[in-house]
Amino acid sequence: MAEEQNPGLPKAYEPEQVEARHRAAWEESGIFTSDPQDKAEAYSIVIPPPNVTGNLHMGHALNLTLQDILCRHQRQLGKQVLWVPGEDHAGIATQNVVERRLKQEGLTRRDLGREAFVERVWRWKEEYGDNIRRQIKAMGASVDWTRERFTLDEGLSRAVRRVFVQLYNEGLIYKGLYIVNWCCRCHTALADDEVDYAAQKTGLWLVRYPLEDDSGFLTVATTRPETMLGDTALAVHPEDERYRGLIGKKARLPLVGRLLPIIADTYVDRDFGTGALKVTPAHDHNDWRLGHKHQLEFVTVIDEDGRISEQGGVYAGLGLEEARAKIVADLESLGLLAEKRPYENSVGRCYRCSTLIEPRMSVQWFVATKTLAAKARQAVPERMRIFPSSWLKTYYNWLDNIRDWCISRQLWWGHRIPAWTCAACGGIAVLEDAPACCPRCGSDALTQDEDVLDTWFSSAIWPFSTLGWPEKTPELARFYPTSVLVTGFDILFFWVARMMMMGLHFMGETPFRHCYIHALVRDAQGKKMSKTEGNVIDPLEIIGRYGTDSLRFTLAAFAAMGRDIRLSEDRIEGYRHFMNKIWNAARFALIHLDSDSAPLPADPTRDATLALHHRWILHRLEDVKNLQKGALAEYRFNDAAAGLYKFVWNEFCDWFLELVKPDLAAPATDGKEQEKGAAKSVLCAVLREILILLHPFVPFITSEIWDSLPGRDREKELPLTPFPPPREVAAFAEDAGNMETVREVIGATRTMRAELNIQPSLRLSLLIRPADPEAHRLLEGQRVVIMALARLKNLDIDPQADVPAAAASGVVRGSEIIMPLRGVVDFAAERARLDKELLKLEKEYAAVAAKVANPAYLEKARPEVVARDQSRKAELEDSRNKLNALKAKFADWSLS
RNA sequence: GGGUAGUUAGCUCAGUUGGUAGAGCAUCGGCCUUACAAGCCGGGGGCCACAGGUUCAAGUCCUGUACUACCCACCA
Repeated sequence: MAEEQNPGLPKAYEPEQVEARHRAAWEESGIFTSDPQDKAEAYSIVIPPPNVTGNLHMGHALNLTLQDILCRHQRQLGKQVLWVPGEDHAGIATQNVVERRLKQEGLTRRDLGREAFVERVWRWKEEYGDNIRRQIKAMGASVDWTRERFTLDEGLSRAVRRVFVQLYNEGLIYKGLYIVNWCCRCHTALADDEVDYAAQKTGLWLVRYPLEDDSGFLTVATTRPETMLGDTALAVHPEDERYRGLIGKKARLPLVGRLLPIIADTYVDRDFGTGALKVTPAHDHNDWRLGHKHQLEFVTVIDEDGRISEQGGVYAGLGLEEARAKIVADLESLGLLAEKRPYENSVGRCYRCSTLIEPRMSVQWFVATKTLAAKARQAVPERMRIFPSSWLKTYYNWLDNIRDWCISRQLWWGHRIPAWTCAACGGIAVLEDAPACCPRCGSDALTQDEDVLDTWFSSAIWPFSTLGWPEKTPELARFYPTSVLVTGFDILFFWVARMMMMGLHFMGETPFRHCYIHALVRDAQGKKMSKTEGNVIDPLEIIGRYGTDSLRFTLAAFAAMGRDIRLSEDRIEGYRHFMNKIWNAARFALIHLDSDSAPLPADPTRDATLALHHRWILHRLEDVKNLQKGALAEYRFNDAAAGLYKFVWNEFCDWFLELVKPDLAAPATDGKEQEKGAAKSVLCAVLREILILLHPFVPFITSEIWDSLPGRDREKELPLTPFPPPREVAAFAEDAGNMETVREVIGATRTMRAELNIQPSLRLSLLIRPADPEAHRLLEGQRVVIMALARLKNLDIDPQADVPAAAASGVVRGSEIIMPLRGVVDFAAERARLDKELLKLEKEYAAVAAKVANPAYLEKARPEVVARDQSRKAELEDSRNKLNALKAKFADWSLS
């Protein structure tokens, strides 16, 4: 009968077509296009731009889901929301992809030349850049595509040049010599994070350096004997007794003959090797620092191809391995090699070609970070709050120890540094636009710097450049600072701290009010997902199998602050079941909802036709609404998700839908008419609000159901429907408690049946001896409900009724539940059940009784706690006594 | 070496001012009860890592220990 009225929703939720349909609808309607002229409070997020070469991974999926939940929720709260999408040009990664393709054609980027190569990368970007865009759409992200940006687009490139020039003019960008991680194959400096370190068995050589006065040797330990050609000092610890006399003296560098000062520095570890070390400032990061500190010479002995340079005398031109072998052999023949020990240390390799990294000095561009970092530090937490706050320390720590930022990269794909050198006068011109001639001498012999900027340079200005800076756009005025940045902790340093520095410097305000740092998505074993591990769970594959909403809800439910997410497919499957549950609950509701049912009055407490279970669900609904608002305001996504899950499944579906069935099934006659109408009104109102609450988490399925609601209840598309206003239901609090009692009574009978193996299809009689007149009234009023849900044929509620001996029994809040089972009851089973029940009661009673008997407790505990425990004790005592009496009666009978 | 987090049911994880431990999956028993078997009903399963301390009361606060994970630095 009901099936015939089915409005046509299929029996199981099928995400595929549903998602496609709503994605298309959202795109066409432009409902996520933001309006800067709108007067409503602004809420804005700029997307952490994914790499154009990238493929959506679980990290993105989580990142996008959380941002989308926030944006959709804020839209419901009436804010004018702007979510800016975009992509990052990702210098090295992208250049690499294209270089690999060239290689297949037997070409290198040098064969093409700079211009043609960059052109080629652009072509590639146009062709494949849409990939990531499609994937962002697949996640259901409600971004404003009309404001999409790319870090290398014209506007952002202009912003980058403006920033560079201004910082240069302010003296905050400078050009200088620096020791960098140099890849001898790629011929570029690599950032620290672009170097992969791995342990490798090298060796530790102990080399004797003859003292200048021929009074002996100073023996040092080194893992890299070949760099000794560039030594310019030896160092010992200032408090090392063994070497105290040598400090300030000189030693001769074997094979080269240069005199080296012996310096003292606490950096030296007395316990390592011989406690003395050689200092090669041009080829080691630490020695570089020592070199500056002690004003040593810098001698470069390794060239950019990784060979010994001219400075290396007879070793010039040798590869590093050959050089090492020859130098070791020469030392040995001179008797200057004291020892060679086996040793393992970590060596750096280029993250893309695995070539050994050579620390080398080269000319690079830098941002002086000291003053910028101080401001970025000071703005937190007053002007920018970090969630969870446990990251505060890390943030401070990094800014306190910051070094100048090397921003030049020897690549071709990226923002070319806007600096021109004049061949005629040697001057450097740093300008936003290419000058026609040298501003100093007028010569036209200008050449632009070959380097491009670190990708993070453009990322650092992303929050304001995307809003139109340096133009004074309405977007910039309206949406900066942005409301929140949502990102993973892995780029707290590279990105968040740098955005803070740039935002404060150029806009005078932090780039965002909040920074929410979410977890890393790991595999079920807790390992980081990586292609080489082969443990990657592909979001698109998951979406194909379980639907986007299932994935989104899973991620949100897992997103507890400060904890990594171990994603397992079981879990996603579990939440797919939830989607199906929502779907079917809606199907059920829609069968019964029609446009002629009356809407729920604005103040339901004035509606006398509402039954207990109606008032109960409305009361609970308000709880959930409050929970959701509170949780999302504090980025407790998992709390909001768990609250919704429990409410929808365990209360709305498991209880409320079952409770309204009798209402709805009632024939449309006289007295019953009203109840049926009330049930429909409540059902519709609750379903409608559930859809709104769920929508930020699971936008597709909720939109689909929404479109099937009676028209009156959906004046707007779901994404634009406001968060339901609060309903005044404080008066229903008592009803909610009473409903609990009814649920417990029903639960007790179900347990009895199940444990005594009574067929569910068997309709039973039940006797209830209520605890007091109040309970009597309550249960009598819920007669229909109890009979339906406990599957009864008779229900006798009578405090004076005799207890039949052949019965199963239990006690709920003082009311005795008796199930007469003549001829059906299993003595042993019932006796065991009663004993188990009594044991439980006894245990709890003992605990509470002991507590309440403690004078210290009575004196010091909060009065409401004491009162609660005392009434609990009384209740347990009462239950225990009644159950004992019932058991005695049962035992009498069964023995006879 | 410095720092951060974690240790709760077989597994993966919640647990917001301290007040008698929760979910999903798995498991066991019973059900096609007309929205849903991707379901319904019921059950079992936890010295909340260990040792101290504060408190009337500790999964929750403090100290220490062990193990695990991650971050930063370093590895001559």
